Amino acid sequence: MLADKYTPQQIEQKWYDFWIDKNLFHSTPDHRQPYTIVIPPPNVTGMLHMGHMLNNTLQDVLIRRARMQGKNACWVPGTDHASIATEAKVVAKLKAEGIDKSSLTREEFLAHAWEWKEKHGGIILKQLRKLGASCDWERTCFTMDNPRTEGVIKVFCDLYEKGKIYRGVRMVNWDPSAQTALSDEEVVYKESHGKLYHLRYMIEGTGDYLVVATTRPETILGDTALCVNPDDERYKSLPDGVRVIVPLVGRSIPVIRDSYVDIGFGTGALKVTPAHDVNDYMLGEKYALETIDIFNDDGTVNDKVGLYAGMDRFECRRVIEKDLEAAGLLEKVEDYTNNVGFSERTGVAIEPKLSMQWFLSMKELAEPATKAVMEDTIKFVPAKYKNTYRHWMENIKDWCISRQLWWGQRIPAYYLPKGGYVVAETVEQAVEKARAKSGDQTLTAADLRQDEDVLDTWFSSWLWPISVFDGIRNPDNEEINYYYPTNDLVTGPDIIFFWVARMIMAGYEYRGREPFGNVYFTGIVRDKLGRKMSKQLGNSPDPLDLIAQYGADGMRVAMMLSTSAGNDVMFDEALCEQGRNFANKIWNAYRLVCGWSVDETLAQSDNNRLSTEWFREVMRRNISQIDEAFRAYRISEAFMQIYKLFWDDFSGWYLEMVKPAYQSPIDAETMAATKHFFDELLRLLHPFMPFVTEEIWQDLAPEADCESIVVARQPQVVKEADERLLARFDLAREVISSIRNVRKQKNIAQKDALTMSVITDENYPSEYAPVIAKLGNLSSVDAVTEKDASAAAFIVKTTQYFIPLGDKIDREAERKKLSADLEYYEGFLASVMKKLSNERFVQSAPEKVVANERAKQADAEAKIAAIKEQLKTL
RNA sequence: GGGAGCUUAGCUCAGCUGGUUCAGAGCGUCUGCCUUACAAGCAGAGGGUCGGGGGUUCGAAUCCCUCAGCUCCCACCA
Repeated sequence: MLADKYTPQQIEQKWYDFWIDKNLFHSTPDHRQPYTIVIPPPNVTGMLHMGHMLNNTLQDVLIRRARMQGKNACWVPGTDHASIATEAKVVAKLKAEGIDKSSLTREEFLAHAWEWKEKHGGIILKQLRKLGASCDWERTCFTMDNPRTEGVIKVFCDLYEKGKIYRGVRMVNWDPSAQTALSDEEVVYKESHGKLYHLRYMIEGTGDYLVVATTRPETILGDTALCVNPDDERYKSLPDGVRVIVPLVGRSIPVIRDSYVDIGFGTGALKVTPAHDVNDYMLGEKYALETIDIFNDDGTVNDKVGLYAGMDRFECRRVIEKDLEAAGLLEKVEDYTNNVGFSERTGVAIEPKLSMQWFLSMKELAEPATKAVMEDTIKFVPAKYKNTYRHWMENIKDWCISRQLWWGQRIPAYYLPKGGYVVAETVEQAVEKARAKSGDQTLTAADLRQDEDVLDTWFSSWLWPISVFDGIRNPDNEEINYYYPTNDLVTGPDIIFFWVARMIMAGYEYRGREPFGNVYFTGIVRDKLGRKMSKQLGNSPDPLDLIAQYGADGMRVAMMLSTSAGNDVMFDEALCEQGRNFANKIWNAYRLVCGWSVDETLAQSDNNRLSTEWFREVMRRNISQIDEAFRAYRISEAFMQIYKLFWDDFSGWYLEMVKPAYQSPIDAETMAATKHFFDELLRLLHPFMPFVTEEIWQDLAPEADCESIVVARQPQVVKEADERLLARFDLAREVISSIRNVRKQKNIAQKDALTMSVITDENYPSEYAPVIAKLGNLSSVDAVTEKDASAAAFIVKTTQYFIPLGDKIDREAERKKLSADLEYYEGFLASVMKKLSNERFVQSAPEKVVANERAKQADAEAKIAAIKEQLKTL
């Protein structure tokens, strides 16, 4: 027997422990059909936020439902080492302790980092348990644990052997704070307010000058040319080979002509700094210009030029402005807004910088991956992301995979003492290769120097669906063969390029097929004002607080109520309350049923037989609608279907229909049917609300053939719902509502019994008379042929009903109401007739539609006749 | 600059290839009820000319054009 009051705090932990104790979430390959999800691994040192709640609630709903469909459900959890984010956190922590990263060796730093990881790592996975996530915890992986790391190294070597990985000097996005290169995807562009400086470049040998507009005057230190458009009239008169003097620096540089320059921008003259601008770099390559790198790795000015050495780039900009002005070389300064790239992780402005990096060439990898999505081998939900995906894939650029960090997988390239390098999975193999390459058989590991860089985090996460089943190291093992490809991936569209696209590429490269069948994209969780949730705004509630307050079930319902695939989620705490209320509703419905005493000798009444027959059909109809919603990944719609089924049809109607009178018993057959319905409803609800359903189910079905609802079967439709029966009942339902309306209008309490008479016709649901009598609290229902002038009357479809009220009847009000109805139906009939008298409509509309209109006409005519008759009586 | 999408009730949204009174759902609001499962509840009610304009059609929330507003993605002109 359940407690009187629903308190999620008292039941949730108990059942999670029970599930773990019974090992219900663990999966091993067997004869059943597998259903697999790999979790998007959260940052190992991260904390749970609302986005995780949404994402993981959805995954849990999918996995629990699959498990209850008899599939071998496997949800693999894990965390991501998040190299740049984690390293930044460790650096900050050390700094707070007075330790500078640069004072540590790589080994010392890594020791600190691992210590940090052990301490804070995996908290987030513990938090997921509070949500009820049914992950197979025995399978927990980490992108930097040994099996995963070995896989990453193997893949690197393999791609290198295939010629897809190369090393080279390129213009990369440099993060001067983390002091590492970033991939294009890790740069976010933001509009920022700056200035446009107009600088004077003196023309060599004359007193004349050219004016150049730039947003970054400090980069003049690296200027190696000036560029104008060959079609620009203003500069046509400049002699060929003319040179100008870089302001302050005094260097003489050539003026080149290239159509790249936009005549309309600024003065039409562009300063070219090949070392610090992507486009300038391109010009530098084209015209073989000198490249002068003027910054240190930390964004301070180096001593190449001899000016401003050691000064920070932004400080330098301020100082140089003053110096230019003092030298009379600053024409003017105006306000200017432009887009500046910032590091996604550290937030500092990106410095385009030439450096030696490792790249993965993407074109070939992209081909099968593009095809898979475009041909729906991998289905995107919602499909609109297919376009985004294709556009990116068709314009894909090589992936800069090296990072100048320590926390991550170190690149397995080894440099030989006399130049050159080898790539090998282990040091031993590297020595062998080095000996072969150099011909020097005396080389040992000590002679080789391993590359200092580590790999981009995504270079390990792109293997995730394969590596969690050890499918990289052991490509033919039982697990990978069984679980791969996985079924559904649930993630945000913000990492479609970072992660989703690359997993698809890795899937085809290393398994020859797609890593998952469906990708469900969730939206961003926003507050109810539509603002993105963020720490700065303080508008992000702590999910654990919400769970403590409303229960995990309430929280999960809140997520289901606010989500639809791909759309942003407007989160409102009121939704948690709604979820909690729903759980309470379920709880109390069960308490009601529990309280009934069964009389084995009692025969089932007509009322109860009709009620159970009706609800059986309701279940059938709803189950197939729920199935349909799930198939289309309309998960919140599926939930809403169940929500209404339980609250309205089951609690509001069915239970009221079969509920015995106070302290009276119920017959055994109806009780059994009711419990059966309850059982099925709990199973339908369980994927969404695992805790409250388990609590009740354990009490309801102690003799069930399985030990937990977690592994009970989802109800299935074996027979189509009887739509005719359901339609007939709807008529009865409408009669009951009408009776309630009469009571309300006349202020008659439900407990005062009434009588009713009916002029029966084919739309009178006579079979449901007992139900109508019970819920309407009617002492009698009589079939009559004569109207009752002294009664409150109403019409359902075409049937006239009368409730005698003696002198309580207000004829004038009744007449008014009927007249209004009459007017409406006459208008309606007129519009139908207008259509039907339109020859073109009758000719061109499909037969079915025309027939429908005719049916509407007949209904309306019958209805109007009924109303007119009632009016006559008054 | 290029692309995608959105605009339906006070709020959040559903309405698939035009046709069942198609103008809906949940929440909120209003009214009446503490009726012995549940006031975290029950019974009712009100609420939108489907962003504006035009067109196609027998028929448009749904298809086309146009205007306005919003969002996102990509590129990045110094």
